Amino acid sequence: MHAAGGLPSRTDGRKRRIFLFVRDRILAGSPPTTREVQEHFGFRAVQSARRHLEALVRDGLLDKEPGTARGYRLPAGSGHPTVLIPLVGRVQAGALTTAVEDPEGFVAVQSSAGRSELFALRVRGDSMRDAAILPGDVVVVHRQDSARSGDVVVALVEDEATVKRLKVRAGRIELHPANPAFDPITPAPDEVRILGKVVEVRRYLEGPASAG
Amino acid sequence: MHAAGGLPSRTDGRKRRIFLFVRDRILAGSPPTTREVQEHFGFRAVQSARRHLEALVRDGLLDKEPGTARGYRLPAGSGHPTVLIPLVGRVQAGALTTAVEDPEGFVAVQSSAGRSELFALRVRGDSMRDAAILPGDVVVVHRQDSARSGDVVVALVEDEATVKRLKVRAGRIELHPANPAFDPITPAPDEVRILGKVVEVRRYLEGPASAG
DNA sequence: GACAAGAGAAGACATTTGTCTGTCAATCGT
DNA sequence: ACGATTGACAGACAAATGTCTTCTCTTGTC
Repeated sequence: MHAAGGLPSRTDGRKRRIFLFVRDRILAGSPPTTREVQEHFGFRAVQSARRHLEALVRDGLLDKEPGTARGYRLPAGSGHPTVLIPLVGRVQAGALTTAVEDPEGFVAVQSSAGRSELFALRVRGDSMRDAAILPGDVVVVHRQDSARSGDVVVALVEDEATVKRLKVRAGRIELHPANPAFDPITPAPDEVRILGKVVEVRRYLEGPASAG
Repeated sequence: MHAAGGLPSRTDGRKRRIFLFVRDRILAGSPPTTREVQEHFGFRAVQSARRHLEALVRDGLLDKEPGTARGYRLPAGSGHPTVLIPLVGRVQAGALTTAVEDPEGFVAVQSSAGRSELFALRVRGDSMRDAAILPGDVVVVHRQDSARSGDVVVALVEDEATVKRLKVRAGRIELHPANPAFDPITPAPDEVRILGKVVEVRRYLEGPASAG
């Protein structure tokens, strides 16, 4: 089964290599044309490349928009839905939507959530140090205006976004740091807004690779 | 439409909206054609859309490959080159190359390094806890057989891969954990092999998002 | 050997898409 | 008023690209 793992394991190497080539080109920004596949693999006829591509579509490893140039896609369900989401350096009240128009850069994440539901934020301060979230880390956030107790969330308090662990106690929101040097925050209900839930933490030890 | 009163000029924000449209389409998987831009914004001539797109390229907001279909790109620096690298669950002596052929899954990373230079490894044990690397985390590794003192590396010791901080002292390799419960390892030179340097750390707080 | 299936090749055609030239209307500064 | 500039429109051309038909060759099966 060529399912989640995504790779044709039983087939000969060429089909697999073609798939990897197309996949990389899609991720690199633009799917290849039939002739680009042809030339890359040294086929002397377009149709030879086409045959392989059609076979990959038949196997469900690729999707295709017929008739359109560079119409090959990675299938939505099978494999690795990879999306690029905006990395914002700072989030302020109401400014989230506009901030996204001028992101620091883009971060590639694999998620079943849609692209519009996700954004990435660079962490400031070490209030979450003991949760292994350090300053400069990038958190991937799923937009939602509520979360469960225990979730790590991004919340907007006094016009500034902050990453904390959420605790809901007696209907009140508490934002707990993971660092004894900081105290929990218990803002008034109308002074706090949950922007989303942290679903991933990343640290770039070298080469920003995404910091504009 | 000489606008009555204080209406913004009809072109106000249009260029920006066109840019956002193109950017979203690129992020969604395929850059738009000139005619797709034309239709989306209701231009009645292709050239009208084209003018705007050329202006965006002139402004440096977009890059373009002339002559190729769907040739618009996000300029370098937007963190674009995205590659999928194999995620291996366990690395053993000599088995690295073969393990990569049948990985647990793939991880999308943005890096200037080629796909063949990178692999991802799931961390076992909490010997690097104080460096904010926890069990279950995924580290992205750049293959190299040497590293500098202070780098976090993946090393092969006694047929098992381990993540540690490298110290080179008196020509000897020392592997330092970041957890007082563990002791540094100072293997004989022929009993250790550096597999690569950790360039990125990831933690998935929810959802697999990495197995597929 | 006959046959089918599969990969490759050659060439052609159709559509999509990028690009160009010329014209017009509105705006702006002088 | 005048020219320069910009945005838009119309129509066409050319290159890129998807698609099709037909042929050869090999391999495996009966």
